[in-house]
Amino acid sequence: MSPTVELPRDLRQVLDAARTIDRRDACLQCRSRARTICAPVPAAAIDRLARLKLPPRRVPAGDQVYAEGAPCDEYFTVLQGWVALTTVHEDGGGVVLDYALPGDFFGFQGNSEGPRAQSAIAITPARLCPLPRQGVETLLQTDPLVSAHLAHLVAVHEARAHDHLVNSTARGARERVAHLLIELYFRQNHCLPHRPNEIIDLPLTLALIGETIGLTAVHVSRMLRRLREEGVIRFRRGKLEICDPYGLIGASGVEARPLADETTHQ
Amino acid sequence: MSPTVELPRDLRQVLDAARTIDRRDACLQCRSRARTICAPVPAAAIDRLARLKLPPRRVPAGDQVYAEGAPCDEYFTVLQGWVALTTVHEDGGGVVLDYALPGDFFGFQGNSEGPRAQSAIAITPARLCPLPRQGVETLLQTDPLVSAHLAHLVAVHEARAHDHLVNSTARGARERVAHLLIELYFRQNHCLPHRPNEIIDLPLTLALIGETIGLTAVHVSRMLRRLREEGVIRFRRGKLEICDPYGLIGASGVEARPLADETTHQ
DNA sequence: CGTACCTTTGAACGACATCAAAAGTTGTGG
DNA sequence: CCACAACTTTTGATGTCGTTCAAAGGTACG
Repeated sequence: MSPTVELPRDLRQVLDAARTIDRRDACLQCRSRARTICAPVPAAAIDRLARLKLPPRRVPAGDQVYAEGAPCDEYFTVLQGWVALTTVHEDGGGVVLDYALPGDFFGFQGNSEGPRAQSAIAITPARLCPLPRQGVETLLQTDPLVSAHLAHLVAVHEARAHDHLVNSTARGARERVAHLLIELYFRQNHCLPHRPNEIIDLPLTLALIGETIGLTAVHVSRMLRRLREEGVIRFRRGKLEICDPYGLIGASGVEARPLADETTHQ
Repeated sequence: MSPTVELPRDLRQVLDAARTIDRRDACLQCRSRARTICAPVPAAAIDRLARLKLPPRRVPAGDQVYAEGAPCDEYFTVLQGWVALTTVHEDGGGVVLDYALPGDFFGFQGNSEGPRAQSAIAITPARLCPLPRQGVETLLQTDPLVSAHLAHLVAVHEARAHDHLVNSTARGARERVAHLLIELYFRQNHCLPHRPNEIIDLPLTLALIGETIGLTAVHVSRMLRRLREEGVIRFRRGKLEICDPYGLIGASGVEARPLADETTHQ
C-alpha cells in the first residue's frame, strides 16, 4: 500500500501534470495506435484518448478478460498476446467467434448497455489497454473522426465474421484448417505467406482450432497430419512451420483476392 | 423523354425548392426511418439526409442490387421486400450471409474504396432508398451522431453474424432450421412468437434456407417435414404457419435471452 | 398446355463425430 | 533432479448425420 498522506495541492497538480504527460507519451509510442480505435486521432490531439484510458492491464494465459453476460463497461486494445472471443453453446460446447491480436480493438458491442454477448479469454499472457465504455461513448458522440473510423473498424470485423461463416459451412475439414492458418498468418504479417519453411507463432491448442472452425480436436489432429504428410506444414507446440506456402494457400481455397486488411481501409 | 427546354432561373429555383420539400416529406413519413442510418438525425435536420438520397429504386424479384466484386458506390435502406446478401464460394456453391428486411441498412463495408465483398439479391420485389457512398462518407466525417449510430448498427450486424456462426457450426440440422425460422420471425415482429397457429411471410426457397444454414435443400426438406410431423410448423410456398411457438423455440435451442434487437441499442 | 422451377422421397455413400486408450508434454512439489 | 498429476496430442474402431444421386410429384407462369 502506498502512503495515504494528503499531499499539498500544488504538488498534487505537478504530479497530475506529470502523469498526463506520461500517458500521452505512452500513447504516442504505442505500436498498436495505427490499427486500433485511436488511429484517426492526430498525435496533437492524443490527449483526448490518453486522458480516457485506464492503466494497462496484464492478464495471465487462460484468464478471462470478461465473461458472457457480464455488464459491458470497458473496451480494449490488445497491446500484447492473443485473446479469444468465445460463446458457450447451451450443450456445453464452446465456439470461438474470433481472435483479437496485438493492435486489435475488441469488446465493443451494438447494445452497449446490455450484457456481454461473448467471453474474452487470454490464450497467452496478454497486455491490454482498457478504455471505459462511458468515456468512449461520449467521445463517439462528439468526435466524428473517431466514430466514423470505429464504424469502418466494426465493419471489418463483420466481414471477418462472414468470411469465417463461409469457411465453416461451405468447405471441407482440410480446407477449413488450412484457411484458418492462412488467416492467422495474414493477421500477424499483413501479407500472405510466400517464403518456404517460415515459422510463426500459433499459440492455439487443437481444441481451440476445432472450436473455431466447427470440428473436433480429434479431427483437427487428423487434418494437420494430412497436411504434414503432404509436406505443407508442421505444427508443434505453439509454433507453425509453413513448409510450402503456396500449397497451403491452395489447400485453403483462397483465391487471388486476399483477405481484408484492417490497416488498408478508408 | 421530358422536354429539355431551358427554364427561367426563378422558376427552376421554385421547382428545386418544391423537390427538396418533397424529399423531406418522404423522409419524415418514412416508416423505416427509426431503424436505419437516419435514426439519430432529428426531424428538424432531416434535410441533411434528404438532400443526399437518390430516388427510390424498385428491384424485381431475383435481380441483383449489386454484385460481388463491383465497386461500392451506394448504400441502401430497405423500404419494402427482402434482400439476400450472398457470397459465391469458388466451387460454385452460394452462401447466404444475411438477409436485409424492411428498415435494414445494408451495403456498408469497412473498405469502402474496395470492391464489394458480397452480392445483394432481391428475393422478393423490393423498394430501396439508395444513398451515394461519397455523400454518406462525408456526412460520417462531420456528423458524430450519425457515425456513432452507424458504428452501433454495424456492431449489431456483427453480432448477428456471430449468432449465425454459432447456429451453423454448433447445432444439428433440425435446430438450425428452427433457429433460422425464429430469427426471421423475430426480425419481422421484434418479439418471439407466442400465439399458436400464427402465419407469417417467409419468401424463401428451400435452397436459400439451405445456403443460409449450411445444409442442402434436400435435407432442409426433411427437417421441415420432421417439424411438421411434430406439429410445430407448416411451411408452404412463402408462408410459414407456426403451430406450436414454444415447440419451435424449444427446437431451436434459443434460451431465455432473446435475439439482439436492432431497435433497442444505445 | 407445356416448360421451368421447386419440393418431396428413397437408397447408398462419405465425412466427420464419438468412444477409447496410449503416448507425449508441461508444470509442480518433494 | 526426479516423480507425479494434469493436460494435450495421436491413433484406431465404430457409428451417425448429412450429402449425393436419381426420379417422381407439385406449382407457377407464359
